Order: sequence, then structure tokens, then C-alpha cells
Amino acid sequence: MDTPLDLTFSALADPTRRAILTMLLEDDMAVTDVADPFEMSLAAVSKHLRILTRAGLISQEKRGRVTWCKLEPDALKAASVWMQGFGQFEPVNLDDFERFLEATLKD
Amino acid sequence: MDTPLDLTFSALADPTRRAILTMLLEDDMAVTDVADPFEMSLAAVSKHLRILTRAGLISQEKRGRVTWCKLEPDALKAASVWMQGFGQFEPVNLDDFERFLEATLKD
DNA sequence: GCGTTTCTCAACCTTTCGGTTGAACATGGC
DNA sequence: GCCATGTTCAACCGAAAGGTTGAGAAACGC
Repeated sequence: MDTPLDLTFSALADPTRRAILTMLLEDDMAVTDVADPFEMSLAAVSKHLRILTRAGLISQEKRGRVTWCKLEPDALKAASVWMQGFGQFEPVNLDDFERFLEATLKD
Repeated sequence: MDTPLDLTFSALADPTRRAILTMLLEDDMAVTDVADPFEMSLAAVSKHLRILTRAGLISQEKRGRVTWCKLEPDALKAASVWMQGFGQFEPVNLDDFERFLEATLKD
């Protein structure tokens, strides 16, 4: 039996899935467009999206042929609460986060 | 190539390892004592501890026969920063966290 | 020295993960 | 109606995860 915390953290454990979440920060995207930058099959990305959906980190809505993917940031809250118990992290401001993203996207 | 974020999130993905971290919130512990509440072999717990150590979430120091395990909360910081980018979570107070822990430990 | 305690290593097993490919299935354009 | 588009499904594959057991290596008690 996978708890919500299991689902969230194992979803976040894969770099492809974290990259997808980062892309969805910008805007909602169709599955095909999500898959575009990755050097793997569409089916593989589709599987990643299903895992993110089961974890509640994104939602998928089908309009016509296109399935739109939308970030659901609230799902990170439980995990974030859990983590903050270990050390009382001060909240991080957006500037720090932007710099962090820039640095990590270089790889 | 496992990035620090990969190591942290996949370490946190396992409920046994999260339980170990919670136990270590109280105090440093010897490997045998960490293993005691779990219904699995000592070797299995030893493996979990190695994974937590690789992720930097704990440190292990050998004194005599006994290997002491110590929580290293700073390692959660990078992951916490990453997560806080998705929704600007307000800081959580300790009372909320205590209640959350109580609730999760019931399972 | 000798047995006990503490912990890890090595080999093995089963299940899950992350990917592939090819087929299937709606939907939309014309 | 027909073909192209967008997405998932099903079967498969190799590798990694999470557990077991048995053996072994240090350190301690006496």
C-alpha cells in the first residue's frame, strides 16, 4: 500500500519527472509538447505523466485529441511539511529559487 | 549519474527510511537499535542506512563495536528549496508538524 | 583465548522501474 | 470516408530496488 508520501517522493526521485514539473511551472502543456525536449519515446513520457498524476503532482484534462497537463503544486505540501520538520528551514525567496533553477538547468 | 536531488528524493521514497529519519529526530542511535522496531533483518536495515548515508541525510560514526547514526538535516535543504519553488509554502510551525507525525505514525 | 555482540559483505531471489516497440483508439481536417 | 494527429495500451527487456540467508570481521567481556 503506497501512502501519499511514498507516491510523492518516488515521483520526485526521477530527474525526467522533476524536469517535467519545472516545464509545467511556465504553463500548461500538451503531452506531445511535454515529450518534445526528451530523448525518449512518447510512450515513456506518457508513463512518467501517469506517475506524476497518481502522485497528484499534476492533473491531466483531455480536450479533443489533446491531453493538457497542469501542475498541482498543493500535492507537494504534505511532503514539504514532512521535510520542514527536520530542521525548520526558513522560507526561500523567489530570487534564490530562480538562481537555483538556472544553475541546475545548465546540466 | 545520480545528482544530489536524485539521491535525496529516492532515499525519502521508502517508508522504512523515512521512519528511521523520524526515529533519529529524537536522538542518535546505534544500528542495532535502529533495526529493532522493524520486522526485517539487520542486514536489510544496514542497507537502508547506507542509502541514507549516501544521500547525506544521516552520518555514521563507528565507536568501538557500535556504529552511531546521526541525523544530518542540512541535506534536506536542497530538496526543500527545490520543492518550495512550486507554490511558495508558508513555513510550518512545530505544532502542526507534531500532529502530522502523530497521525502518520498511527499506520 | 574464546565466546558474544555489532555490523557488513556476498550471493541470491523476486518485484518494480524505466525504457523500447508495435498496435490500437479517438479525434479533427478536408 | 479517409488519412493524419495525439495519446495510450500491451508485451517485452535489462537493470535496479528491497528483501533473504550465511559467512566473516572487529571489538568487547571475562
